[in-house]
Amino acid sequence: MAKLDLFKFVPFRLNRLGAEVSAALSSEYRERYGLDIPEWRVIATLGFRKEACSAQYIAQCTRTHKSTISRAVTALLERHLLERVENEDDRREFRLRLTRKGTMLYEDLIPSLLRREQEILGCLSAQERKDFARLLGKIEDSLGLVQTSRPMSEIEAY
Amino acid sequence: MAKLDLFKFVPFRLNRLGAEVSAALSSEYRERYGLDIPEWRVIATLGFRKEACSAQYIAQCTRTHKSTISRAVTALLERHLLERVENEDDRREFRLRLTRKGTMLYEDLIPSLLRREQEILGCLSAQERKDFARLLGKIEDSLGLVQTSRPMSEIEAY
DNA sequence: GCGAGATAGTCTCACTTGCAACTATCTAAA
DNA sequence: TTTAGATAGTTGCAAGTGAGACTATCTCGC
Repeated sequence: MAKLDLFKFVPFRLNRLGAEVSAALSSEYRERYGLDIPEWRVIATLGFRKEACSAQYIAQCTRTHKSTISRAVTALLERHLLERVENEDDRREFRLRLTRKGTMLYEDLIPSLLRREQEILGCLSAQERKDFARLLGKIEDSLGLVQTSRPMSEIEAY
Repeated sequence: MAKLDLFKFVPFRLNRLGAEVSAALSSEYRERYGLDIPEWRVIATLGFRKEACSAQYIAQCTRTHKSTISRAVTALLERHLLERVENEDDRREFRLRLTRKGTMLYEDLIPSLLRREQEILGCLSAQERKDFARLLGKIEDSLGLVQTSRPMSEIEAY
């Protein structure tokens, strides 16, 4: 008779761990700045990339639905953490970039988030962390998840 | 200036991977049996453990909110995949167990789910899979996630 | 230049889920 | 025995999210 131990089943474990880690991290930017996960993703994408980029680009590379990104962008615009400029070449899209205030928030948040990441990975040795990142990368690759920052043109349709 | 590359940031990667893998797997039981994730978790827990157990127990060990489990149990009862019997020792709780129909569904589903798991892990060598499972386990342990089936009495409050 | 189809972004709708209140029941202590 | 507090399970409500329709704009082929 077939059996499946949920606690040894990798898909379940990844889902549970992803939710857990995400909850731990998001409490950081939610409590300090009232940001939710989509809003944080927008800020993180714009903060890391120097150039302004479109909402569509952010949706694609964070794998978040465009309507979710749209709502996050609206909220951030209202809080003046973001500004958008019309793109003269294509008037359907807007170029988004962090305001000075948004950049300050981003830079203020990074150290504590990196610290939390290190806490989560603190149970692993340096070598194990490298191995874990490498194995994660292999799985991401095989599932076609975007793994590194790439120019917009290389990101295939979502 | 502080920088954080979202694509190298483990919490983001785990969350994205967890969502992706979960979506890939859930399409299997959704399309074949119209089950959603909470319903599948109830069935998986009861199918693996021989003894009947309470909704509370399922909620705790799958780390799913008790109201979500309650709704899943109601739906499964209506479909006659589950039955519940009053617990004479404690009339607040019910003992849940799969019906014959539920057991058949469970056993029918297992092979394809295990196959999908293997597809996802197919990019790793046998040794890498072992390593990955071990590292996952270390992180789960350090975060206090339940990792193996344990008697109900040992599971601390959610 | 014009029309068909594609794309960026917004908005409405339906669905899911977590929270918290609620009922019923249990436990322990006065 | 009574009462206060804990616990199992259910339910109403509010918030968040994806699907898909919609508008405006772009592109390509004629």
